[in-house]
Amino acid sequence: MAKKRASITDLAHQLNVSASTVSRALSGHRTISEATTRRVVTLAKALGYQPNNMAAGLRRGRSNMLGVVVPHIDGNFFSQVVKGIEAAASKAGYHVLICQSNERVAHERENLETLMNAQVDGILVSLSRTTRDFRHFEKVRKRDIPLVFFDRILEGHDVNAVVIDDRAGGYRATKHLLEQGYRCIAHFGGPQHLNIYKHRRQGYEDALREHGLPVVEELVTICDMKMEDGIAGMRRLLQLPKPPDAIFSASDFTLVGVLEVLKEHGLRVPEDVGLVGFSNELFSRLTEPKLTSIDQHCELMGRSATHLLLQTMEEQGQHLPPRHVVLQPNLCVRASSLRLAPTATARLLAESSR
Amino acid sequence: MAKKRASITDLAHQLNVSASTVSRALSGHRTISEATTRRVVTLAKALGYQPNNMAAGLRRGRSNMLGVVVPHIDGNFFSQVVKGIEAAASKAGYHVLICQSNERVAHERENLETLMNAQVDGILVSLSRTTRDFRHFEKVRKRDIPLVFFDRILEGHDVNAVVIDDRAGGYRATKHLLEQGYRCIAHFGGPQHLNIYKHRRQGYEDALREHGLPVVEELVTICDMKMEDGIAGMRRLLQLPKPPDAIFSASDFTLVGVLEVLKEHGLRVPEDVGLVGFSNELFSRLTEPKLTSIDQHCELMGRSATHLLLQTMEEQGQHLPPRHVVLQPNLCVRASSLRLAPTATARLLAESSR
DNA sequence: GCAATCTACGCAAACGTTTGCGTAATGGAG
DNA sequence: CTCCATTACGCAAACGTTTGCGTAGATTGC
Repeated sequence: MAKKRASITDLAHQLNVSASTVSRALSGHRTISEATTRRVVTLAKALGYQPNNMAAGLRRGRSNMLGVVVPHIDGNFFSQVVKGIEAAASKAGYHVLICQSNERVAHERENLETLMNAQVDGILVSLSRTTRDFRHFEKVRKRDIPLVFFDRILEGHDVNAVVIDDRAGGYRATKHLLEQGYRCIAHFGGPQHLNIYKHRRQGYEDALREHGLPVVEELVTICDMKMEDGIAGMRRLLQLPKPPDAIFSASDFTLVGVLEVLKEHGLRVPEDVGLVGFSNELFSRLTEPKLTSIDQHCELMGRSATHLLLQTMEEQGQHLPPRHVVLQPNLCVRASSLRLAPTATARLLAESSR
Repeated sequence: MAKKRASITDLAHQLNVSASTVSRALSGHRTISEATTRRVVTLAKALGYQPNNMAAGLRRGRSNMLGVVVPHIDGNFFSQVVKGIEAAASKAGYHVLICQSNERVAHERENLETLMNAQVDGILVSLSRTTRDFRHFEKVRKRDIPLVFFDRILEGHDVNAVVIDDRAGGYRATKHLLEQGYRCIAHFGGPQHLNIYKHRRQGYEDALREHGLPVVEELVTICDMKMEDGIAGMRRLLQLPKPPDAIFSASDFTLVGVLEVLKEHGLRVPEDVGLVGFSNELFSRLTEPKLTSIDQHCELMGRSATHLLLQTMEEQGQHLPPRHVVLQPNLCVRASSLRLAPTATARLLAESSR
């Protein structure tokens, strides 16, 4: 039955050395002679020795595991970020425990309990959409477990975080629409207590003001960024005395609903209405027409967040002030926002659609 | 800084009992008097005691962690399955370590190493598309680590597995097209060494034969199930002397490419060509028209696989013969395959699109 | 009143590593 | 030859929990 796994003491016995010597040899300690090290390493390989992580963890007081809490892993963004996290973590010798909050703060709280229970050495979090306060993070802080946020953070809290420059994203998206000749641009945004939605809106407003255009309240829809919200919101917009000729949405999902309503009403995209979304979801290349969107370098964000976390873990106890890492987003131009001359259109498409 | 976490011996000291008593009290042993148990539990709660998993794991020889290897977590299917796995595992007191193979057998091998290194108590695997043999699973078997496969398995190997009845899925999809009056039905399938693609194709052929229709070689395209494969494949099909009037694809992704080519050629869906896919991806509701697809009860599959794994773990050493759990898929009818009378169409849509 | 049975708890070993400290053996300096 | 530094390794404790076995004291049966 169950083959007994070779332990460090097994190796020690077979080589007539002590367990400590084997341990040190395996971790490349220089006080062990080259000859012994070689003997140890070759025998370890021969026996297929694998270190017992739990024993090591127990002794050293850490688990070599990182915890991740994300709203969900379906969709392009978070699964890509997770991929980046895993890559960076594994390179540093860490395993990753992933939890989904399903956009619910109650789940998020449970996830944190789970991770602390699993004795992770550090935690990465992207907040759920319904998280409005920090109470459940106090416990984490009290236990001095290093904590890094990414993408979604709460405004006005001093925390370590990796975010993208959402303001710049909103700005570029809106400016692109303006450059394409659209003048009455509506906005779909998410809960404004989350940094990402607030900043995307700010970018939108900044671009409008820069072009001498007013920010019209009725053109801004705050919602949950679902496809259904896009439907309802677009219906409302079409009933305005002067409906918008373009939409900048803080999520691609909303645009799918918007697109449906526009088709219902016989409005053409991009001729009658231009569309720009956010997140560059996979399906944004599948709609008709393809959606222009803001790309967020998801994998890079995962890697950056992990590096920041590892760094924070090293500086444990020094209690340095929290740091922010800010990444720049990319505008990914596709058909839904292009109504310039065909040649220019083709060129732009060729450049950025890949 | 770092608050010392209360240990079992801390509790023992404060209560003037032994560590063993505390341990037993916390795990609800009945040989401990009710009074002592109460005292222990209340103090534990007061001090915020959390058991040290690594110590317990070390002593008991297990980690309370399950490992999962999936091809990827983007896309609807696997992220849903993972959700089911996490739910079932957490209910049983296990944590879950997730690894992505990115459809590459080399990654898969590394993932297994990682998981064994992390000392998981059991492993759940869905094979990568490029996995053609079992060599890298031998190590897992030698270590007697319980192993359960789900969805994608290798044909002709006796393993524990949870799969769906892909033959039935392919059969129902094809039959549905036949019932809608389509008569020349093409098929897009994946690598035939994987059970899922082989069986889906078998179902397709069975349905054709049952209706007295021949299986035409040129109408079957074996590919990697990407959108691009759909494009290339559909182009080829349209050049046939008698192009198909319907497609059953073993993946929704391919259909997106197919749809694009059809539109290019001015062919209407479902009037000229009917489409049925597989997996019921999220985006299948976003295309124009919406895609009919086979739903696989992803979450249920995750839960079933976890239960089977836990069961296998309990029966360790008994070496019972491997078991298969087979789930029934659902046909999810949408516009892409409906060319019956409008009333019937509406009814069908209302029934299954939800 | 005494053996037998329970009840409720303690003792101590064990899980596999890591690590501070101690120490033989060697080498070189003086 | 003595002294000290260096090299290369061993000893033993510690991490926090679990668990087989042992045993006081209480209870029961006769």
